[in-house]
Amino acid sequence: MRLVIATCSVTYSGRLNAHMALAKRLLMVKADGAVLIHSDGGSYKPLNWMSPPATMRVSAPDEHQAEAGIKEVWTVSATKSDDTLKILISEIHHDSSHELGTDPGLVKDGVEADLQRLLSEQIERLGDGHALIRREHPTPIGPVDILAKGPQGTVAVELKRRGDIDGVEQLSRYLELLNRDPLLAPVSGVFAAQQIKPQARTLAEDRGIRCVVLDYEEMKGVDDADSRLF
Amino acid sequence: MRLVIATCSVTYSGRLNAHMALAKRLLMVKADGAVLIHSDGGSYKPLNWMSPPATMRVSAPDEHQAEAGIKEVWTVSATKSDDTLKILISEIHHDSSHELGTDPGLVKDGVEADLQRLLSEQIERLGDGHALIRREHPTPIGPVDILAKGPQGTVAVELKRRGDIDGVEQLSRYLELLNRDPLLAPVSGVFAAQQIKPQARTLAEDRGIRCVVLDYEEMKGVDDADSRLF
DNA sequence: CTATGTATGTCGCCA
DNA sequence: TGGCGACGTACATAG
Repeated sequence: MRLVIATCSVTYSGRLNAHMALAKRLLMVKADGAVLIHSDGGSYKPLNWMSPPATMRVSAPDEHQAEAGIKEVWTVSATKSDDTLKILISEIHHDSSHELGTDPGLVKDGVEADLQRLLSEQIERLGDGHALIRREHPTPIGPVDILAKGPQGTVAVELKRRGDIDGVEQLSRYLELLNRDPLLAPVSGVFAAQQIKPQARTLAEDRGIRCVVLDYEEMKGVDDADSRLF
Repeated sequence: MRLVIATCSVTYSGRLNAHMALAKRLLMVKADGAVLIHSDGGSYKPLNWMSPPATMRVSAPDEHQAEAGIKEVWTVSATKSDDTLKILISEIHHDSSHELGTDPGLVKDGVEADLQRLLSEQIERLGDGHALIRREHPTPIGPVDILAKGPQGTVAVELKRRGDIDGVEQLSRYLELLNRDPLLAPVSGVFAAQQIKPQARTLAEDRGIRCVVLDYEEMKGVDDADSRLF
């Protein structure tokens, strides 16, 4: 990995065009050819970048560029597309390279899996008289998060951390399919999420899908209380 | 901005828990307290990070940590939440700080907003005899990008840079809703994008939605020519 | 400030 | 390889 602090201007041309005026920034060049341009603020997203795999060519400025005080021109090209990043460097303040090796990576402790487990254990949150049939019920177009038996018949549950329209569409597709199965039909839908957006709620209710907002902390609390019994 | 190349292990605790084993990595500390942990591969996303505003506290290792060869412990805490990033440093290979100042920022060109403006001004690209009714026509499930009057009645346009299946789904929902309005009905659909994926085209045409591929550069050229008249 | 839609999204899974 | 869903999504903008 090469780290360069430079005064530079940058132009990106690819899926869109973007330009950055002359300023002092960090240029990070990774082993796989990726280039990241970071300023001293903002979140993890760089101001501009080139995704790997990519190759970088360093060239001298042309006459016009040299007059403008440009010392070096970096042209970064994506291998698989014609995306190009052009970095015009006026001054290099720092330049160092480092051998990092491959990273063992990140181990995550899941969230959605937890929510699904908790709702399975607390299936009565869907309403009185509900019983779990199974989690991850397979269908030809993907697994239904939770299938339950309710007072009025089978219930298919789509579970999200944040419920938006896409989730309602997903559940609608499952419902259409499940209702073709005479052993299951009629199957009604429940859209369960920690937060449901108004538009998603409107669409869901328009299609006869019930919305259930889940309180994760509360469910977690019940779970902890249950655990303490053993 | 401070740049540190260090052999370290990292633990994140917040909306989820995540852990990274001991390895050599780049630690970037920004002026606003943001911390980014990058390896020598991948795209612009760091392996782990803390979003600003945040504060970092450097402390000595406890006895147990010192035995494990840890020299320094960085505890990064988000200001607005209780998210925490804990970095255990075994060895520092490089450490430098740089004053960057505020960045003038990025100017983008060619996003959906630009396309929408250009298509509104060049509405005849939908076909002869089209007239703009309005942009961002509001509906209960969201705004329709462009509403126009065509030779056969009202036309609802969904605009994308890259036309994908979900865009067709979105337009379908709008059409269903708009066609319930007797003042507008019948409303036909046009799916307009710089690039339309084959599956999206198939789905759209199956639903009687017309597909229009837009040449942004060409539209931009016409726009520039128009501008020069004034 | 909240709500909502876009993104050069990126990333991982699975057929 | 391509489609699909999740993401500590981030981010800008409109209400």
